[in-house]
Amino acid sequence: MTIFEELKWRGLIKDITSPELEEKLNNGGLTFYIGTDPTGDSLHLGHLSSFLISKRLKDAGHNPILLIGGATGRIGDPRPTTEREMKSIEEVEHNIECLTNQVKKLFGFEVVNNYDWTKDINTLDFLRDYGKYFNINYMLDKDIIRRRLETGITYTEFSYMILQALDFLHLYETKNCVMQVAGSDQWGNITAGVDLIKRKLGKDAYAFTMPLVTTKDGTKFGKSEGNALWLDKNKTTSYELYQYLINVEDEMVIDYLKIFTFLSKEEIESLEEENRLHPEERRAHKTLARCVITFLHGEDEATKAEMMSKALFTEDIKNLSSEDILTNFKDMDKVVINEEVMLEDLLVNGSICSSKREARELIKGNAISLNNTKITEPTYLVTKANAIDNKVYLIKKGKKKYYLGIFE
RNA sequence: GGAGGGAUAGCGAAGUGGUCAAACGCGGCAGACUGUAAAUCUGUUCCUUCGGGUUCCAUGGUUCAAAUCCAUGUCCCUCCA
Repeated sequence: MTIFEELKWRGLIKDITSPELEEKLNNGGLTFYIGTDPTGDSLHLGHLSSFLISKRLKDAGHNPILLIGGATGRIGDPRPTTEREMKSIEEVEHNIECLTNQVKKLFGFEVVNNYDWTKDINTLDFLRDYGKYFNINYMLDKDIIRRRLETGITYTEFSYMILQALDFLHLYETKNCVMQVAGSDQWGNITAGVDLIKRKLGKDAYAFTMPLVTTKDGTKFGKSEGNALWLDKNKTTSYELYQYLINVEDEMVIDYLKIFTFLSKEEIESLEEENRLHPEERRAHKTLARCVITFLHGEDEATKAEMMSKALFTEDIKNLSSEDILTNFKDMDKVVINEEVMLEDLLVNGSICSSKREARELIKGNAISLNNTKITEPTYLVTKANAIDNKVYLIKKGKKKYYLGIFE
């Protein structure tokens, strides 16, 4: 299988700028870039797929550059719905530093910051050297801009695509970077860059996008309870990541294996077969979770997450000692208990529930258990004597969420 | 610059003086069923010391009573110039 065929098979190619790209990709030796704006202090699962593509391309003999948008992050890439809130300069700078370290560590790519070549362009130069290449009609025709015309868009965000085009041009000129890879939502910005290079230099540049990774109902993949799953294990523990991945819909798990792992076609097809015959075994899910966590945080973390999950969901917690719990589950959300409290208060104090009303509702609705025993009385007294080794409570909310209550 | 329309819970959207803590749909959470999956069904979705308290863009006002009426402001949309 050629690299192009492989990417295609994995479902990683949505649009390409020109058909010649296939041959160029298969020949190797291209310098290409992938960009991200410093909107957070860590990448999240939503970023991972396009970074893994870059890794795949690197392994196929291409040369990746990661661009961090120190400049574009100060402006804000237009979203389809509303204007972004501008980030403070301090926050942008902090995020750049974090992301740079993270990417170097995880992927080993060369990292550049577009602030470096953008900061000294003054307004007049910008308008003369770049603005003149952008017809307003062309810009208005971009899908993302068109979608914003109803709700409004500021000049600042409207200009974003020019900055991104300028990046591509700059990297083309200084690093012979001839290709850009990104998620499909970047198509407009990317083609703006390709067109700028064509008009200004008369040269051809290339790009392809990958489809947005979604869940079965079409929402963005990689969010749990509305929060992103971060690639920084201090922000999202391996256990949380494991739980997210092991709970992925059956219908999607094979797609995700293709996108998020380096397993071969044969290996994935065999998992697909297994998943079809014995879905309850969830071999595919377990493999997905193990591969992703191993790639991000190493094998030890993956094993730890597996063990925690196994202990909580398939074994009897009562057999565990407080030491077992404290060492194995140390990544779990903790609630410190100072003195005997009523269960409803404990849930509120520990931010397990947002209000007492909610706490009562859950307790009465059979949703709360302490050390695997359902408690249905909101005023149940949580005592030291009933804790495991007089120390620890394993608090379970719903079917999947666990918290550690620790007596101090 | 002119003329109209609009802003309601996470989102969409009803409500146009009291019966409104605010219909309905989506989303969220929980229960049942299961395989920690999906689908389905059920309950729930501002806070509470369960007396009540605080909500319908903001600030003032009218009224016994305001999401609902009036004034001003802010933001958005449509049309005209």
